[in-house]
This record gives sequence, structure tokens and C-alpha cells, in this order.
Amino acid sequence: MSSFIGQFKYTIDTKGRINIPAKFRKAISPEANETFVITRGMDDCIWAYPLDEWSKFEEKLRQLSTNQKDHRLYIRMATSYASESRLDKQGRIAIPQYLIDLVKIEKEILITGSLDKLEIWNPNTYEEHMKEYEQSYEILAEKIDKNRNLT
Amino acid sequence: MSSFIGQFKYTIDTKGRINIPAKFRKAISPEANETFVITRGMDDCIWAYPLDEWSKFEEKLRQLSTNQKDHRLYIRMATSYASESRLDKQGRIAIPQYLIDLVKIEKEILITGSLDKLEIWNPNTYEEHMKEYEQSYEILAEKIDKNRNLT
DNA sequence: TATTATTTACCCACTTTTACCCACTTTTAA
DNA sequence: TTAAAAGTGGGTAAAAGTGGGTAAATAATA
Repeated sequence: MSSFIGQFKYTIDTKGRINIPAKFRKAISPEANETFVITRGMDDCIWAYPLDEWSKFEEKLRQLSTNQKDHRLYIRMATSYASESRLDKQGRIAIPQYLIDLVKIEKEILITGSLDKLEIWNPNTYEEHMKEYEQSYEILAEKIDKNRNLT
Repeated sequence: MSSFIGQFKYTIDTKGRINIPAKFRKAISPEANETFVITRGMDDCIWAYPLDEWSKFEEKLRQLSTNQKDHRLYIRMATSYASESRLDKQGRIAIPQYLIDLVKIEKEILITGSLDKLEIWNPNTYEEHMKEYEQSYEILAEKIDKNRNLT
């Protein structure tokens, strides 16, 4: 089981490649076969799943019903933006142009670890996002704690 | 079991042929015999099932009852538009004219992976469709998550 | 049924894109 | 201070995608 934490700044090159932090590369489980599935994330970022983690997610998607519109749309959101990409010899993966456009990435990117997957942000978007919910950390914690037992 | 993800832009040529993404061709199981069943999809796109996946779907259709009008109509929708097509040496399939007309495809097409099947779109239709439900990804996820345990 | 017309499938060739490899620069750590 | 590791950039061969000619198969017509 992979476990990613932390944040790292990189640049995306003219060929659409981005570096994966060395720390993360070391944390990927062998079952992932050095492969990521990159797709649209939530809150305007890109999600990158190691292949083994993606498979688990996909398994859940397959249990949904194509006959229900909500399910169909959800599956479409998750799969049609997805792209498989293997680490090259330098430890980089290729990001498809449509995802770069979707989350408005230019030259600078921010990669964050989020337990089972990575998030790829436009650094400005990330900053605004965190600023917007800055005050809510404590509030969220309490809210979640009411339902589940977190700490 | 095939698993298709991602989106790819192609053109349909004067002979009505479209390319199948190389990545998808590699993902087709041998049982499909390089053959697709192409039929009318939902939300204004065409669905293309590898033959083995179509067989599974067909099996489900057979369990419905011709004596019930709803079932009868549903079976008719799913089957009467269907057409079998084999990959040519270049990895292309032929799309029947009535389906091209149905979803208003012109020169440009967009092929997306949707786990067990492919979706073939007019790129404009896809864009409008995704824009319409753009804000809903997060909402859908929460909605689905309330019933099932998705993430 | 024979002949012609039309469609389909196969093959070849050209263009574009991708993946792989190598090399340089910068950062980290001893 | 130096060696190793990490990160960045770019050339090139191989793969993927596109277009079109021709033969085979099918359909249409006399």
C-alpha cells in the first residue's frame, strides 16, 4: 500500500512531462509497475493514482449501473479524463494536454501527497483553495468527529 | 476483462472509418476476436463494445421478457441499431451511416474509454455535455457516496 | 444466369506523434 | 569540496494515425 504525504514544486516541460518526487517514487508499491493513472480530480486539480490504487477505485466504479444517469455521468467524469502513464527513466510521467487545459496549468506545478494518490495543482489554484478554507480546519475536524471517531 | 480509459481525437475518413486508439487495441481481450459491436449509446453518443463484452450485455437482455412493453422497447433500442465491425489491418473500424447521422458526427470525432466499452462522440456534443455537468462531479460523488461506499 | 455496378476489405505509403535515450544542470548529503 | 542523486531539456528511432489505390465480395439489373 502506497502512502504519499508532502508537497513539491516542479515545472512542466514543453512535452507535457512532470517529475514525480523521488520520495514518492520510493513509496510506490511494486504492484503499481511504475505506472500511474492520471485523471480529473476534485476541486480543480489532477489526481494521479499508482496503478494498483486505481484498480481498487475502478472496481468500485464497475459496481455502479450504466442505466442510472447519475452513475453514468460519474463514471464518465472519472474514466474519460483518465490516462495511463509509465515513469520514464528519469522518473517523469506525461500529462495529457486536456488535463493541463482543464485545471489551467502553465509552467509551474505543485504536487501534493494525499495518502493513496497524488494531487497535481496549479500553485495559484492551490493557494487560493487553501486560503478559502483556511479557517475551516478546526471546524471540519469537529464536524467529522461528530460522525466518525477520527482521533 | 477489457478496461478502457482516456480520450482521443480522430477524424472519420470519406469511407466512414475511424481509428481505434492503439492503447485500446492492446486492452481488448483475445476473445473479442478484434471485433466490436457498435450501437446507439446514451446521452447522444455511440457505444462500441468488444465482442466478448457485448455478449455479456446480450445475455442480460435475453433475461428480459418480450411480453412486457418496456422490456420489448428497451431490447429493440439496444439491438436494432447494433452493427458488428472488425478491425482492419490499420486498426480502424467502420461506423454505419445511420449512427453517424444519429449522433451528428461530421469530420472530427472523440473516442473515450468507459471501462468495458468505448464511447464515440461528436467533440462538440461531448464538450457541451461535460460543461453542463461540470459542477456536478463533486455533487454526484457525494450523492453516490451516501448510498454506497465509493472512495 | 450472366454481366455490370457498388460496396467492402485489404494493402501500401506518407505524415505525425510518442517513447526512449543521452546529456547537462542543480541540489543534496557526506 | 566533492560525489551522488535529483531534476530538466532535447534529439531520434519507432509507433501510431491518415489517405487513397486496387482487388475481392456483394448486390443489382438485364
